[in-house]
Formats: sequence, structure tokens, C-alpha cells
Amino acid sequence: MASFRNTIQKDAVLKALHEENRHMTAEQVLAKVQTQNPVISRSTVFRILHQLSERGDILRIRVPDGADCFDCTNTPHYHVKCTDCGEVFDVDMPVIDNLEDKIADTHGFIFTGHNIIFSGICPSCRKSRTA
Amino acid sequence: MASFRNTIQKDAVLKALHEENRHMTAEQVLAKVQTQNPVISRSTVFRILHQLSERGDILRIRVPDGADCFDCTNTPHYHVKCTDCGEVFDVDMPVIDNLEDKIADTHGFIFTGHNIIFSGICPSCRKSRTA
DNA sequence: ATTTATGCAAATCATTTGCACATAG
DNA sequence: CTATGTGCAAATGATTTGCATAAAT
Repeated sequence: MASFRNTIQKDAVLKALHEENRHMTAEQVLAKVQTQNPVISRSTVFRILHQLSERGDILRIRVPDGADCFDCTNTPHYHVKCTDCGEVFDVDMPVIDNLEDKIADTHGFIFTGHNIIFSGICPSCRKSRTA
Repeated sequence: MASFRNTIQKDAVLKALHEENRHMTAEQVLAKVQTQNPVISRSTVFRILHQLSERGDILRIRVPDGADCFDCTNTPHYHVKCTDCGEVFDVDMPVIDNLEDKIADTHGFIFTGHNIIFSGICPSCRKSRTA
């Protein structure tokens, strides 16, 4: 069976995610990691983020029309994307249980989950608009 | 001001969308259009789909981890993505009004809308699994 | 020793864009 | 005539992958 090995790169990625404690793109993780350890490659960061999210250790947030984000938490929650700057933020709202039950006709589909992405204007973009 | 012109290509794209009457990827639109008019380029299809969705004539559905879909309807609705084959289907469920009001702490965010993507197993993938 | 990981560069996939030419208004 | 549209090929951006080497178990 495939087992996982501990490497400096994996530690660095996890450390970066925990220090920020919010979702980061792979690019942001790479940048942060490289400030400490300059010799770590982009593909390795992508591979590690992929592996960790497959394992369920971190959350991969598929951002429509933008780079995916990774969150060191593993409890599901919803997100907002600012339509101005494209940043993604957490939403303070409990996950809706059994949302799937509201579907009238399932056509034989088996629903396993759902994801909500809100859109809006983030506080800082709002300020720079009125300014 | 910029105004729009009618071209054979635009007619062809709209015709393709209306004939299928369900969401298609740009690639699918291109394929269908090329059966009638072989000399229409990929970029033109993309440009037209972009233009039409900007105008609000059609719906652009951002599919996480997959090609965007376009729907000739302009009334919003939710979608399911089959985790097996990746196909996207409409969901028979009314759009939730005021979902944004359920957000506890908005941190100064202005919410303008939301989108829900369900995940599940489509009927045909389910069949081929048990087979 | 054997298997998993890494770094690099090249590949992929969906989509956009620059540019010269065509065409609708 | 003049602005908008088209076709092509090349560019983009995010992510993945093949391959030889390195490191963890």
C-alpha cells in the first residue's frame, strides 16, 4: 500500500497554511514557503496540496474562474468571492443539512453533497469605490 | 458606443444552444456548429459565448474543475456535477431567496448573490457501477 | 534496498488575445 | 466608410506529468 513520508517540503507547506490560518492559493503557499526555504519547487507544492486534500487533512476550495484555495481546516464551510478583487473569504453561516432533500425531481440522481459560493463586494473594495 | 452586429456565426451559436436546449460546453457548441458550417473557429465561438453571457442573453455556468457550460436560458437555477463522469445537469429546485440573510456576521461585506453546485452520481454512471 | 518524493521542464486544458483581413451597419 | 467581427496562431494561467535523481523508511 502507498504510505506517506515526512519531508521538509511537507512540513513547510503545512506550516505556511497554519501560520496564515486562512485559505491560500497554491501560489501564495509557494511564495510563503520560499521565504524560508528558497529551494522548493512549484510542482512539489501542488503535489503536496493535492495529497493533503485527498487525505482530508486540508480543504481544497474550487474557485470558479480563479485559482483554487486551500484551507488548513477540514470542516466544510461556505465562501464568498469578491466580484471586484477576486479574493475569497469564509462565510459565517452554518452548513445547511439535507439541502438535497429540497430537490423535487432527482431523475435517479444520487446526491452526495453541495457547495455554495456567494458573490459580493468585500469591505476594502467597497471603500475604494466610494473613495 | 459599442453596438453588436449580426453574423452567421452568432446565429449558428444561438441556434446550436436552442436546439440542444440544455447547457453545453464551448467545445460542444463548436462541434455542433461545425457540422453545419465547418468554417467557424474555436475562438469565435468563445468570443460569442462570452459576449452573449455578458449581455445576459445566455447563462455562463462556471464549473469547478471543468469546462464552463452555457445555457440558452437566462433564468438562474442550480446544477449538479456527476463526480464520476463530470457531466453537469440542471437541478429541479427553486432558487433560494434571501439566502444571504442567513449569514451571521458579514464583516462589512455586501452580498449580491449565490450559486449552489451539488455533487452526486448521475443515473447512467450509477447503472454502469452496479453492472 | 526499495519505495515514495523532488525538481525541472515540458505537457495539458480551457480560454483569451494580437493581428491582419473581412464584413455588417 | 468605419467600427465591429473573424480566423489563425500564439499567449495565458492554473495545474499536472514524465523522467532522472534524491531522500525517507
